[in-house]
Amino acid sequence: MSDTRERLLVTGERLFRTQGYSGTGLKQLAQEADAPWSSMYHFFPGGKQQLGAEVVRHAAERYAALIAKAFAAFSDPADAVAAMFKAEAKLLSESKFRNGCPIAAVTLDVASTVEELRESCAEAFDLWIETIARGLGATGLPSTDACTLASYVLSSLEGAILLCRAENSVVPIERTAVFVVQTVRTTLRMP
Amino acid sequence: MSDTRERLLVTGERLFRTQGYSGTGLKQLAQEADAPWSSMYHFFPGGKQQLGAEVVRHAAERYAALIAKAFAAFSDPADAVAAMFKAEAKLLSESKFRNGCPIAAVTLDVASTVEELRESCAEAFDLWIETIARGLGATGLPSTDACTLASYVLSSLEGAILLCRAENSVVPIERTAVFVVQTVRTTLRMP
DNA sequence: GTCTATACACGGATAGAC
DNA sequence: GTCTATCCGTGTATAGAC
Repeated sequence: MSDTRERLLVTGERLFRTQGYSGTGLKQLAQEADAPWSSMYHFFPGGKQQLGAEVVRHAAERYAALIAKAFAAFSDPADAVAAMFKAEAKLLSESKFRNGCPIAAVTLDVASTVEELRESCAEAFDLWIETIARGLGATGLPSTDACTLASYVLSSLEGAILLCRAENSVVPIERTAVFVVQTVRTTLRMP
Repeated sequence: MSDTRERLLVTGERLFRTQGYSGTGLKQLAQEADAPWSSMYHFFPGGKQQLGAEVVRHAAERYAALIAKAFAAFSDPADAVAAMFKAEAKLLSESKFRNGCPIAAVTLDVASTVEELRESCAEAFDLWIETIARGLGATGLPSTDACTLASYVLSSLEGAILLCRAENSVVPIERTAVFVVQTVRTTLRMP
């Protein structure tokens, strides 16, 4: 795997998070990745769409690994969920609320116009839901219920990130975390 | 208030919802609004930023009125929240998942780069939270708690809309609704 | 794999007549 | 308020030499 190619993907993720997909130009992307302009279409002959799809996949896997790690670190899944929200709050405030979710950004920009990218985003969210569900199901919750609960957790997290970016504040995510963690806790205790 | 100007705002809202802010061109916007190109800078001398900010304000008020109406229609605030989610699910499926939230789209595209627009988005979300909180507080919940709960409800709703648009399915919002309504119900009953 | 150059459409924004 | 025309930068994408 080429180094330059990897840098393009990482830089793409970073720029999509702060500027969205449509707001990010390929020339700017190549420049910030210290990659020659020619490498753009060398590695991604399918153009911006292909790059976008691969950025989405790349980011999806990176975050899925983080989620899995969070659940592995706690015996109580509810604690892991709390840790997820806390970690995200830290990412937000440390980046001055620039670093949102790259998948969310791509979704809102092109889900309705570029089917290929919409599918990539759906797969990314599915992977995360699956990963969260696996963590939630560790204590015996039936996998259907775990999936439903995981979908709710992810929705709330994504929405909270959105509000935080608009408000330039971690308050929304902290408030949402309290309710979500509580819900997870009670759902796990009485199925 | 000019008719043309109004059409530009409404069309802007529609296009932002499906294509995002950066993905929407002013020429396309004017064309789809059946407005002459010259009217663009006649009504919005501040250019795209001004138009964007006014679209955000315009949309914010429209939705706030809908939210207030939902709460007025139910004696139990939890039922109103359920109705909000259901109405949004309908909007999504009837538009084939094209009609997301315009504020969310603007936020993810430019919250980190255009401070003026970020503030407009924050004000829009604040207005919605305030409106929801008023509805939740109708039965006696202290206003601080109502605000916190409202922020959680909005986060969850926004995140669920996002997932639905990626998945082309109402399943995420329906699942999220169940948990959120339940949380609202129990929170209202035992403060 | 990388370089330089370029094609061509569209982006936002203006000018000046009517 | 509207019309037509236009400026200039940037957008994506390509070509062909090295």
